[in-house]
Amino acid sequence: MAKRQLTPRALLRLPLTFYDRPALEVSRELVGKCLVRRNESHEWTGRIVEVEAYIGEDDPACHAYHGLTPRTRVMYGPPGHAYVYFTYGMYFMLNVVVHAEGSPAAILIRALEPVSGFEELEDPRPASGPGKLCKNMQIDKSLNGVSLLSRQLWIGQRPGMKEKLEIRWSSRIGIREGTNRLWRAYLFGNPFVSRKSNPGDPTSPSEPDPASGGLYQFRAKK
DNA sequence: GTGAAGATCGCC
DNA sequence: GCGATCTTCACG
Repeated sequence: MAKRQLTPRALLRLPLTFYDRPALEVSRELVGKCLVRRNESHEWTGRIVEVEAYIGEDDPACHAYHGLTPRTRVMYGPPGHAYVYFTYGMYFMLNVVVHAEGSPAAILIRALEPVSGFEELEDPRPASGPGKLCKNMQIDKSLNGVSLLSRQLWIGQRPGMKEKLEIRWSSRIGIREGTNRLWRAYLFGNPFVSRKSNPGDPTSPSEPDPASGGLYQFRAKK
């Protein structure tokens, strides 16, 4: 008998309650879960190995830093939905909206370890990088605001999986402000993580940076 | 209406 | 290290 494969069929979809929690808590637990994207003709599955949290109106790197705008409307909405935006004139970015409605917070999916659906691509790391994975999984703005309990885009886990993962935290990549907050979580040593931590980062900690704003709550506005 | 920046990526 | 490429938003 062929060895058992990790197919979407073997995954249980994460419930809404998974997303309805503080962002760093969800970030930590998203690592290791599987993202599934399905359209009319294809299905892709990848294991999440790298994410970044963008939290609240006092996080200078978060799009909600300037408050509610047409673009950030989804971030202010209920958890468990996709926030997809366009940047640099050519790339889409996929985020997961988390925490309570009215508390803008999103988690950027930065890298996946391919599980299935990427076989025809030549790129050995077709989902390492937030822009790249959206391009290769045909994720664009038409998915902005869709529920992550839908069948075209969802996140699941294998039942009974309780493996211990070595997750480390670093500052977020590609931002100019808010670099003091260690809100990037990644699977240590995994070759599909998009890139090494920034030089000059604090030594990779095993916990998110408590001094940067509190582990599980929003920082008070000043 | 206009200008500047941007949660990137691949090539020089 | 740099340019591509165009949406979004702040500002006037």
